[in-house]
Amino acid sequence: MRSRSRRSGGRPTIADVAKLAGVSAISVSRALREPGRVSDELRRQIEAAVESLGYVPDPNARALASARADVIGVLVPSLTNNVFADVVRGIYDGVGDRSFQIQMGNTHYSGLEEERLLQVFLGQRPAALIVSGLDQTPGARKLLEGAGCPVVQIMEIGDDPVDMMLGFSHFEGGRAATQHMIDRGYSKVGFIGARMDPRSQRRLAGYRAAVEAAGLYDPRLVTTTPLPSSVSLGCELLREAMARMPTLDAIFCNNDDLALGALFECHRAAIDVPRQLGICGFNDLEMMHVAFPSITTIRTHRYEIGRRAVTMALEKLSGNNIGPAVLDLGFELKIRESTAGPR
Amino acid sequence: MRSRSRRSGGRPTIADVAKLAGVSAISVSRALREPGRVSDELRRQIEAAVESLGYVPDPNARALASARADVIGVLVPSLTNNVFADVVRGIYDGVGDRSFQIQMGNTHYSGLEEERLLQVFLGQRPAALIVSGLDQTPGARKLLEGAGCPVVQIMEIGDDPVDMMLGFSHFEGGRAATQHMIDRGYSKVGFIGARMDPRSQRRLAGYRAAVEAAGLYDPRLVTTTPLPSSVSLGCELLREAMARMPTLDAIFCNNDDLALGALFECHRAAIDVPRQLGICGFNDLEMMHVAFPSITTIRTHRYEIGRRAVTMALEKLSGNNIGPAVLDLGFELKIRESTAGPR
DNA sequence: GATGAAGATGTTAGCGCTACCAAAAGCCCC
DNA sequence: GGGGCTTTTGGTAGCGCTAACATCTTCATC
Repeated sequence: MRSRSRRSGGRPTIADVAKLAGVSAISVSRALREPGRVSDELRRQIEAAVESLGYVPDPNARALASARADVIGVLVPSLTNNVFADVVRGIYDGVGDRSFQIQMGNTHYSGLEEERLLQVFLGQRPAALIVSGLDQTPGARKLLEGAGCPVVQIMEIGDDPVDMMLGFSHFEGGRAATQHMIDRGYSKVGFIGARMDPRSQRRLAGYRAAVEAAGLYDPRLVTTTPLPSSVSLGCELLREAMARMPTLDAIFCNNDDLALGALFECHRAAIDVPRQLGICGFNDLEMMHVAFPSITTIRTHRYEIGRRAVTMALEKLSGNNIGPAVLDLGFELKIRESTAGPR
Repeated sequence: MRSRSRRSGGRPTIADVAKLAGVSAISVSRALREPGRVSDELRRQIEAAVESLGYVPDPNARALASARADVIGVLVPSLTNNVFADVVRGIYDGVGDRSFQIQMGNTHYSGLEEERLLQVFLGQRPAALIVSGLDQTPGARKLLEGAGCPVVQIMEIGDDPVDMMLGFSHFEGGRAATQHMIDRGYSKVGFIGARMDPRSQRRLAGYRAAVEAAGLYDPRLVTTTPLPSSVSLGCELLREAMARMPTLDAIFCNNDDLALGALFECHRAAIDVPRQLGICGFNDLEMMHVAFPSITTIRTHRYEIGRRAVTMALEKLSGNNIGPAVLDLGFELKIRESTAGPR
């Protein structure tokens, strides 16, 4: 055998570092993982050796030996959706410069796909799992319960967390948005929604609760489609909603993409927003406050959800088990020009 | 020792499968990785055993033993940017159901951060690397050249690929957009740009080439900022550009976010688009064709770039080294209402 | 100064898998 | 029926690291 192993391509190993520093391999391992547990003297020697060899630990060998990978598995239903883009950014920032890797999986809004990905992820014994929503299949739920690592369900809150939950009430968000428009004097408040996933369904339920409480409910007010959401779909759905109910005077859009599409459609059809039609979105994407007119929406704390999901998981991992299992980050109704009230 | 190992948490290993199927471990390994190399008989037995035990191979052990992880490292400058969201989606789809994992890194437009992440990624001996742009630091370039795996530089093209390149010419894109507006009769064509990364610089260079060729260049036409791009920044930059050069009659926006902001600003300031001001964006985000007026832009094939980057890398990995090292996917000028011409 | 607790460092034995080589089995041809 | 070929299967020895335990040192306490 050559001085370097047959396969590693000449990269230095922990044994090389140990030899150079004149210590044992396990001391190098310890000095790198738990610097506080070795003497200053030893640590300095080892750091110098690491530096001079350009040693980088092999995460695979580490994971194999310790039966625990420094990987955080994340399952989101969509990578396209702006909403999840913010969550993902928060997750990356939450990790910061800790040496965890993010293992992202796209479930495409499918429970079965989620279950399959979970199986794959668990194969690596991740340090933590972050999953979206609370409507896992029974199989997925069982996998999560037996995962043996912190699990954070994000974006929603409910009574029955697998482990931890971090999000807000979509029902209340939908209700608050709708109630606001009713309070402003709109009386035919419609709903448009695309890709009616469970969270969208709950927003719709919140809408309906508000409209019914005001005695304004009419099934013709609701227009939905299973198609994925987009701005252009917002245009189409608004046309459809108006055709179905020409007296519509306000619309709660299931998300901001649809709201923006609705706004463009109004411009195109010369419908005065907010006099002829009030528009309210959901999520508060950055563009909403500069649109013309600016669009009322429910601000959700997506970045914060991502960031804190990681923090919570890592905290639990390190044993500081503080804080509640279910954390409601709430939402804010951002009132803007698009719901100033009917004529 | 118990029947199961001390640390694996009771999960079945390849040895368990081998015992159940009455074959050797190496045969199980082969049956799973290269089904064609074992007999049908053997494969069937092994598949049955895998199924009945619910065996999932340990990717870490596999990576350690084979000195090659089934990981594709991807470095993008931003996770927020819609542009990269599409690329990332393409990458995930390009992988499809092959058992590769995506290891994403966010360089935050920093060469040093890119170099650091590269170091970390190489620690895993990835199967392939996908990096953005062609302006790596010398250190990063050296790392890429010694990576020992396929490397794809995406989003841009140039003469000097590390290995493979896949993208389009930002210079030509900028020039085509600008030339189009000049051809339409606009004579004071400005430029607004945010976060002037190398690709933005090249679009600006393309803009400038077109404007200079037409004898229309004036330094007051160009407004840029190092701030990250956003829709609201588009509003501000347009205000600034108009203040600096009130006779401006068209604007090439470095990307679609800025273009949308510029459009909103025009609505707010009652500037007629396209009569008083022509607007052209870059990228063709989904909303551009439904905006009011619809916005002319340069369509770039971002999803396709992501998808094919993976395909190219995996093809090279499997030895079918076909196709050129540098592939230009081009762009399309999508002419819409916002550049119909001055009054 | 004996005692033992706490801290620092080392030795050993794998983690679960695959590269490498060897051996056995089947096949073709004369 | 034997030599050379390919195809199929298995044994062995690690990959680079860390858990568990062992050993050695230090130092407070009586």
